[in-house]
Amino acid sequence: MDTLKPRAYHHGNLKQALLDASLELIRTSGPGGFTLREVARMAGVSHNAPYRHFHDKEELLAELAAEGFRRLTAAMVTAADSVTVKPDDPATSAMNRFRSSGRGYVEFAITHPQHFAVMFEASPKCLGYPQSHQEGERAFSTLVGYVEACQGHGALPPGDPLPFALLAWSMVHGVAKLAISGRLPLQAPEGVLDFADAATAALTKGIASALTER
Amino acid sequence: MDTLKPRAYHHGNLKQALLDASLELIRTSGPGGFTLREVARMAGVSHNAPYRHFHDKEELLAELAAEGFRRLTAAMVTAADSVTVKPDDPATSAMNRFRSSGRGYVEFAITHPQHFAVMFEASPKCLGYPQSHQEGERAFSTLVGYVEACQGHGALPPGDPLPFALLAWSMVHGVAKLAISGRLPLQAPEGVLDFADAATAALTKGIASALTER
DNA sequence: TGTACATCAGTGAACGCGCGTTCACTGATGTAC
DNA sequence: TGTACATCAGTGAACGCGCGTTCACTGATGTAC
Repeated sequence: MDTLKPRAYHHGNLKQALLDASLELIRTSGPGGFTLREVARMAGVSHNAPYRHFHDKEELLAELAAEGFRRLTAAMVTAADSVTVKPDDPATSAMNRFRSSGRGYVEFAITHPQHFAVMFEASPKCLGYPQSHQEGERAFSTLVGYVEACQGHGALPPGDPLPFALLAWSMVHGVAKLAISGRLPLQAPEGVLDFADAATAALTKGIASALTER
Repeated sequence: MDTLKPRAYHHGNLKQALLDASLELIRTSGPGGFTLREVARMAGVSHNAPYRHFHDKEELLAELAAEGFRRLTAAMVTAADSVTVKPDDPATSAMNRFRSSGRGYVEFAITHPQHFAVMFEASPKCLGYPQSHQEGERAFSTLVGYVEACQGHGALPPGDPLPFALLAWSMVHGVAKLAISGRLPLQAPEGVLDFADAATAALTKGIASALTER
């Protein structure tokens, strides 16, 4: 049995094991409770084995954040792709995909609050690490893409998609943050996801209203 | 000259001085960098003088959070009251007050990010302290009040005001959080406040749309 | 196929540090008489 | 007005602790010949 073998001297996949253990630690102790030594302990290695894989504590957190943004993007895309497209109504389809990506954002946040915390609460130094910054940009571009699709089909007003994307991001980010901190009197996850749907629906109606107003 | 007198043995107002110093410390070092000893140092007292005024570190943070919610409520009320009321259009007036309170929320957050951080990021234990929890509830009730005023004048659909208030809170909270973390490509504070106005305008249009839809 | 050796990935001791909290204390203040 | 004394609000030493990081090291691995 593999599991009874004394752990090989060379771990084989220590880097990912450390990242996984970090997430687990942050889940139980919060981002402030994260320490390199405890992570090493959880992974069953000596307290400075991590230095073989990360230059220092900050770099581990930055890689964790980058991984988080990658998964966030995937969650948004998956949610958007789950929408049943109506070939005869591309405008509604595009809008539903846009809204659903917001639901995916919130779903990722409330099912992986520890990852979300690293991405948005960890020390601002993380912004300086290219890998995490870049993955963050990629996540945002994905959102902008859904906005542009809506605009292309006349579901949202034409022009710069950036303000619309920022509004949508703020909306779902607020829902996610409040839900994670337990301040929404809703049952997670169903209640929160329904609420997220209501939020994106209300906001998109609001920003689309310029289309019908005059 | 008072300032040259050797500091009196009895400080006189050490409690508030410690709270002020804590804010300053959190502003420069983040909530994670907050330590009781450093706060005492900044206030010019020995490292355990704070124990005369707070049972422990958590209690100081909880009092800080309570003070923050008190100021947040005041900021929302002030912003709402700054709206010029049109006596012949109570519905629009109520709606403008509602929206303006959201602007006040964001303004407080971006001008006092350190306070905002304590209120929403500090260890969840703070939720257990009655004073901070209660002040948080009071802030939310204020928001609910503005929603009810809108409903009373037919500016928002009738019914339970809670969902509307939660949507509005999520919206401005998201704007505030993203702005504070420097992720909105906008110039603070003017750009952010304009954006906050756009956000509340879009959201309220969206939730009011049920009024005209059928 | 066997072996010498470079390289890799871990270990364990030690460093200096600052933390939260407790303890016994002391100087300042205010009040009863 | 003066004084004894309780109380309040600080001080300074000490505790045990865990942290991040560095150092010299050693066991495991893989490759050239």
